[in-house]
Amino acid sequence: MAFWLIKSEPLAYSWSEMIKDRRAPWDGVRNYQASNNMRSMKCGDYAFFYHSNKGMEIVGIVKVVKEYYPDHTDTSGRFGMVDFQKVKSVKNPVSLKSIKANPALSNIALVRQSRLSVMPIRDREWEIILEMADTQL
DNA sequence: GCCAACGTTGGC
DNA sequence: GCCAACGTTGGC
Repeated sequence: MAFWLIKSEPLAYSWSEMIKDRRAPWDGVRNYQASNNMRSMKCGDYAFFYHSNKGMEIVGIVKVVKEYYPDHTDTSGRFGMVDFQKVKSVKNPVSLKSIKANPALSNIALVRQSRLSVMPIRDREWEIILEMADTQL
């Protein structure tokens, strides 16, 4: 099983909307690296749900429930998407600030590649962040 | 609101 | 195939 992190601007699609919808297709990604990361996702993989711009913190956990398929909102046919299902809110949201302050997380893509919206998370990083979030899967 | 980082586009 | 111009993301 693999772990990921997905970003969403709360003004565009917030965690509270994700909770309400329970399940959401992750359309609208128009970046090859992000799209390729989604292509690698398997059903059952987990992802942190991160609020970019406003909030700048990990607020929840989702899991992949449908693997990569074409993004119908992309008329060029180049990009795909997966479907996520809400798993749970984290007990303590983990801020970008606290992630940056943790030396064990200094290689995380969230820090190194700030514009990437879908990224892999290493097993160890996943565990550390879960601990910071005071949350268990 | 600014700007750094980075991706894309299009002229040559 | 290079690179200037331009657009977008997202932290600050």
